[in-house]
Amino acid sequence: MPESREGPSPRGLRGPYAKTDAVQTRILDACLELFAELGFRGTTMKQVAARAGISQTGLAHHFSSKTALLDAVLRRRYADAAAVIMAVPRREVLSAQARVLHENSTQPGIIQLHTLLSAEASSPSHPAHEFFAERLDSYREYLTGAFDDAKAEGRVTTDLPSAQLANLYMAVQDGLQLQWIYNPQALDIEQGVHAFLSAFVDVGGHDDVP
Amino acid sequence: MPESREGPSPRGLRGPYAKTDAVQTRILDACLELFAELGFRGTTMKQVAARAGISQTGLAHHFSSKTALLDAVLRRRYADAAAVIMAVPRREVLSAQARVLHENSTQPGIIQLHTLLSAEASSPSHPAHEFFAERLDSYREYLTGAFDDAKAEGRVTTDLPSAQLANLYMAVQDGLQLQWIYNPQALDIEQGVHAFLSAFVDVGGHDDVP
DNA sequence: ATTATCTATAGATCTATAGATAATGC
DNA sequence: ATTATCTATAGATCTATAGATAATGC
Repeated sequence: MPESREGPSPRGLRGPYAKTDAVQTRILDACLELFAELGFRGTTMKQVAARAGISQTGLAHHFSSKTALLDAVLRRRYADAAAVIMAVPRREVLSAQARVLHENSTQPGIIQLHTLLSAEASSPSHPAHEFFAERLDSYREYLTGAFDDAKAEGRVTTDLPSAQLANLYMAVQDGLQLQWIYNPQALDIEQGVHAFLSAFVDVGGHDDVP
Repeated sequence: MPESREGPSPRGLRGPYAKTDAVQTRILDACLELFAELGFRGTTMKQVAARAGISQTGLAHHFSSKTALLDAVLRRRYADAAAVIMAVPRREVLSAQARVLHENSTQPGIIQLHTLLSAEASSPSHPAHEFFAERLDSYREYLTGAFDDAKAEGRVTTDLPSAQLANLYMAVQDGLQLQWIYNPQALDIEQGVHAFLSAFVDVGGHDDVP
């Protein structure tokens, strides 16, 4: 199984060559672009191979199926995203979301990939369905905890339960991203998310005034 | 062009038979289900024909291409949706949205269709891109006007501009629908939309207390 | 010797069309 | 006579595999 390379040889095998990493990165970059534009179901292995500048069998050597590609793209993308979130101090997590989304909007395809795949994978027959279902659940749980923290500090200015605030906050993020794809000039994701949050939570002014 | 039948003969032609309407409805129902689950790009004419209980050439007789099917599905679906909205008194438009979404959630596939197609069509190469782009713009304009009205009546309890309120409101609607597809038990769309709106606008209690 | 990559090809699926048969309506 | 529908089929595309060649690393 070439697509799961965990360091070198388990039993005297040689392991991937030095170039392998670069080739697979090139493949996954191409794949991300295509998934972001055409979705998983709308993308073919032939297109991925062509955009990565490799033959179809060359592609199959590294990723034996389209599902293997999807797994790799999701793992790489959301591992990065989770690392960014975890690096933020707990108290600033809620307000940091807006900045993270803004950073995503500067990298081509990231927002499109998330928006299209999360919609496509809402069908239970989609290979990434479980991935996104679990991600939604854990994200809801995480945000609910963050709103609970803010309530404990007396920073929440509404009676809505934390779980509902979490759902609305996730909805605003996903919904604004969709609108932004259609018309990046019509709205500012970072500002919109911040405006929503400010209506319910006192987030302070720690990034404008020193 | 059989798929655009505007009444009878323009020049002595006979026009569609009595059964035609029922057959085309059956086809569009099957098509809606498939688009809702697999998206436009993930659906094939063969699948549509099979689910509608007709041969592929029988399908081609009524709808000459997949794009013609998409146009017909969108026209039928969103003509209904627009009619429902227009029937609501102007003052109650904002609060009526929640109820409309709830009604949609009782018809299988409607929410899935909207969520998946609007995400898929965010790519400019998608045949429904213009449709959804224009729908988003006109919906934003419409809601902005409704929020302006509410402001004029002194019912708005925030300083946010109406256009931003409109964007957030649309985002909440689309975002909650996505979450609802993944887990209908985890949230109540109607309640969530109402909770959001109540935080910014005094919508009164005209449907609970007589 | 192993990994990486290619060309060639087979089988399945999708799209599109030709041509024939059945049903409907004037 | 027109509309509706079918079977049959051709061409294109996608997936998957076999087998050969080239590059890399011990």
